[in-house]
This record gives sequence, structure tokens and C-alpha cells, in this order.
Amino acid sequence: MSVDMLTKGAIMRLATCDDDDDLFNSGVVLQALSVKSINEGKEGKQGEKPAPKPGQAERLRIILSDGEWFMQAMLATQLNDVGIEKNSIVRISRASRNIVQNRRLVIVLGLEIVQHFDEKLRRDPNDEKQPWSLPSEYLKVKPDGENGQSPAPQSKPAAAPSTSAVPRTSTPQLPAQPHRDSKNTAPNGRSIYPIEGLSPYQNNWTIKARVTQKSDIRRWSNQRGEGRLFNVTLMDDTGEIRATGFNQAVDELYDKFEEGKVYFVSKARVNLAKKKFSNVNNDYELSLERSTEVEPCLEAADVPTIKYNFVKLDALQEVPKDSNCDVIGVVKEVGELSEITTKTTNRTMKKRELTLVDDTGFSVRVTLWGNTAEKYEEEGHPVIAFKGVKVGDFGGRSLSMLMSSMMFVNPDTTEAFHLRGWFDDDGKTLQFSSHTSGGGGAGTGRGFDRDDQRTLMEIKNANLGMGDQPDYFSSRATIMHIKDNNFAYPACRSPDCNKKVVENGPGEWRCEKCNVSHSSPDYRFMLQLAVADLHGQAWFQGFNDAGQIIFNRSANEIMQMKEAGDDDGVLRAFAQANYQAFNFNCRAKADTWNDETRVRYGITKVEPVDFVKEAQYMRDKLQSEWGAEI
DNA sequence: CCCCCCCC
Repeated sequence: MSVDMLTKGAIMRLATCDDDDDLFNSGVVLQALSVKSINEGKEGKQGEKPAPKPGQAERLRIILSDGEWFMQAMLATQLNDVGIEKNSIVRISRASRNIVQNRRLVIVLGLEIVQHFDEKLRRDPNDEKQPWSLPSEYLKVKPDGENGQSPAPQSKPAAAPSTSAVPRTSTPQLPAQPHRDSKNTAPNGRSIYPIEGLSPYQNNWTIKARVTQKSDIRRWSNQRGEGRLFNVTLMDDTGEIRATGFNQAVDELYDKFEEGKVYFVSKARVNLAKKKFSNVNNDYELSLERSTEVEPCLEAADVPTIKYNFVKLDALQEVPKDSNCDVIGVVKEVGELSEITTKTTNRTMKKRELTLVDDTGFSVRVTLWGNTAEKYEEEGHPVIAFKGVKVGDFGGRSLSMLMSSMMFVNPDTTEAFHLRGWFDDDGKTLQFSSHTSGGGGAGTGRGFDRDDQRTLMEIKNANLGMGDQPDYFSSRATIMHIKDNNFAYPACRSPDCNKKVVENGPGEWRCEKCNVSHSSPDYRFMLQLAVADLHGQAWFQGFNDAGQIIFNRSANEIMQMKEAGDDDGVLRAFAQANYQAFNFNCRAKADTWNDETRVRYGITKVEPVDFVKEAQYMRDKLQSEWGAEI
């Protein structure tokens, strides 16, 4: 392989012929003489790869050569990861030609690596057949529209090739119009522009896109002012982009957009997207102005309905926390509708958890919020596709819907049909693994997981709780001892306070946090339990919820006995709690106190062993394939 | 010009 494989004349055509789609039919093979981030110049340091601005994808500027001429081009950011390097030979399948400040700018939209650099491709610096920089006259656009009347390069020495580099006559049409067939013509006569080609350097575009998501109208108010806004996500077969309309644009456009329908959109402003606020896969977003044109499109079969990039459930471990992904799975369990109160804003949120499984044998919990949670009423085990759900690390991996997420029940996709068949044939009887950190452990938040319980020895051997994140596990253990000093503390009676109160005088229990005094405290359990199973022992911490189940009475009742001098009663209460077996769900987390680090096991849920359930479980286990094997 | 997306 050598530079001979490069497509001679391609640079000239790329630079000067706006409508030259034939150029790509057989593939254009070029060499990247340089690959640099556009930030590089500003950073100044040579050879050091500059970090892109936070939340901003890196954008690469490449120099492309056909062996005769070279020119600069930009790489669409979705190609950042194709692995292009200095001197790589690449095949370009698509590029958009744009005009920026009367100069042509080529953005490469489709590219594959043909060959990475090797020594055979290194040029002899004395070789006269070096490619030459395309004279800037070729790249200039004359304001009167006389484009493409490119002058012959004057300054090029005779040693350079000349005949094959003569440019084709180009059409004097501006701006670049990637697709020119009638199907792709907007009502305003302009050609349809692909979403992935949109950039702030581009005006006069029209996109043809489906609304995949439309928000409610939101109000905001902050120091800078207040107003109303809405978002839509627009999608075509090349990509997606988020569009936002403020105030007047809300009145003008909100009702025009309908989720699922296709529109021609033009004359919106293209801004850099603040990536941390959006999971839409685009560096840019649209600002819908009053002058923005939105026309419904009826012939829209060519615009895809939705583009998924499904992650299999076993691969969620590889997806970073807080990023977004698409998943599809069968609903194995549906949680009850419940309500949580947020810590920061004290708002109540309705939520519901689904357990999703797929044919990798993994399960994951997905949280639905608000209306979606409330209105969920699917029966049985539907297949559900989620687009843009947030990845959390609760219980190893968890998923949570965002405002921008989408949920599709029983979608018409091959993945859905495949999973339907798989679940009905095999999946429904299988056991699933959840993503757990620290090498073992249980589903949490739900009930005790009989299939995923750990022995106390395993918990210690697996070093659960030693990582940065807490680990959660299920264990069945017997209480061997309950510390009887400080088993309860006097707590504030204000709702949701539970802080410790101090007795300032008779009938005066003061809470520093609430700044009130109560005539009596509300005693709450604070337990240190020595527990054991067949393989080991551990100390578990339990608070009020756990204490009430373990003692089967409140801390106040025991404190009353104590204060009344009924020592026998207190002893009996402790004796009854001891030597019982419980199913524990715990949270393991290391903490350091007095320079000593140790793992604390906090009880998140405790339930008495249900012997009827346990007997049924064992019977079913023996009748299962597992039983047949032994 | 928003940007909250929450809990165990």
C-alpha cells in the first residue's frame, strides 16, 4: 500500500464542487496528514493533547491529502472514536460542504480507516512529490455567486502533478446541498439538510425530522429573569438534536409540534449544546425563534421512528455511572406505586420500580417517576424499550428515567420479538443475576433475596464495604447478643426529625435542631447486634425500624419498664429477641474512627424467617432443574 | 434565557 492508492483529484473536487455526490460513490481514499483538536492552537503546547472543555466533545481538524493537494477539514464529532491518526489512510463516504465567512469548509461525516500509518507510508522529505496546499483561491467564495470559477494554481512548481488536478466545473449554488432529489426538497424549495451536518457555521438549512420527544411547557424563574420554555427532540436518519423554544416561541410553536410526527424545520439558531444538561447525542442544539419555520411533513416514511442503541443488561457494568443508555428487556416484576420525599427540595415524587430482564441472564431495576409511574398499568410481562435512561450504581447498576427518557411498551422491533419468544420459552423460569458491586450481594430495596444470600464469612472474604461505594447484601443470621446499654436514645417528636433531645429539666426535652422542647422524648432503637450463622459472626447496626421488628415492641415500651424499675421485664424483652433467626438486608460501608477503619453493616431491612415460605422454597428448589442434578 | 430528573 502506498500513497498511489489515494484518489487523485479528490481534494480539488471536495473543495470546489458543492453538488458532487458521485465523488463518494466509489469511495474517496485520502491520507490524513495531520489530526489535531481545534482547541490545540489555544493551548499552545505542542504535542500535548489538550483536554476538551468540560462537557464539550473534542472536535478534530484534519488535513486531508490526495497525494497532489491537501486541504483542511473538520471531522464530525461522532467520528472522534474511529481512531484516525496522523498519516492514516482513510476512505471518506460522506462529507458536507459549507460556507463559513465566504470560505469553504468541509465537514467529514462518514469515514473509515483503510490503513494506519506504517513506515512504508513515510515520505522521503526530499521527494518532490509532496502534496501541495490547495491555494486559498479555491476555497474562497465570491460574494456575487460566481463560485467554482477557480483559478488554476499559479504558484505550483512544475514538479507537481498538474493535469489530473484540474477541477470539474462546479455548480454555483450555495450553500452546500447534500441531497438534491425531489423527495428531499422542502416546501420552501430548499434541500433537506442532515441533522448531523448542522453547525453554527451553517445557515439556510432545512431539516426534515421527527419529533421523538416533546416536553410540557415549563416555567422558570431565577436571578436573570423568568419565563416559559419547552423542548423537543428532533431526529432524522443521520442523528438527533434538541430544540428549545422560549416565551413567544412557546406561543408560536408549542401546539404545532406533535410527538411522533415529522416536520420541516428551518431558520432556527444553532448553538453549542451544554452537554451536561442533555443526553441528546449532538454537540449542538437549536434555539427556536419567532421567525423559525415549522411545517408538517406528510410523506415521512423515510424518517426513522426511533434509533436505539441497546445495551445488553450484562454489559451495564461497562456503562459509566450517570451516563445515559438505551435498554430493552422483559418486565419480570412490577413494584408498587410509592412516594419519596427529596432531601434537598422536600418535594414528593411518585415512583415505581420495574425489574427488567434479558437473555443475558441479568436483571436490572428501572425507576419510573411521576406520571409514568402512576399510569403504568401493564399486565403480565411486556417487553419494554427505554431510550436515554440514566445509569446509576445502586445495587451495582440501576436505571432511572429522566424527563428526556422514552419508554415503549412492546415496540415493533426485532429485539422485542426476539425477547418475547425467549421469555415465553425459557426466560420466565430462569433465575437472574443482578449487578452487584464488591463481588457478591443482593438485590436491595426489595425484599430479602433468598437466591442471593451470603454467609457472614463470604461477606468478610469478599471485602464488602471496602470500596468507595457501599455494598448491599442479604444474609440469614441468628442474633446471639444485643448490647443492652444505649440500645435506645431519646429522640425529637417533631415529624421526620428523630434528632437526639437533651433533658433540660423535668418534662423539658429540648431539640437543638427544631428549637422546641417536648414534655417527653420518643425513644428510638439504636442497636448493636452480634449475629452468627454456620460460617461466621458479625456485628450489625440496627435503627428504629429494625428494632421494632426484632423486639416486636417499641423502644418506648422497654424504656418505660426500665424507668419503672421493671428490670425483669427488660431482661425478658432482650431474652425474647435473642437467638432468633432473621433475614437481613444490610449496607456494608467502611468508616474510620480514631484512626481505625472498619466495615459497618447497617441493617436496611429485617424480617423474621417465614418457615412456611422457606419450606415451599425448598420444595420448589428440589423440583427444579437444580434439584434434578443432585 | 432552562438544565430539576430526586429515594433506598
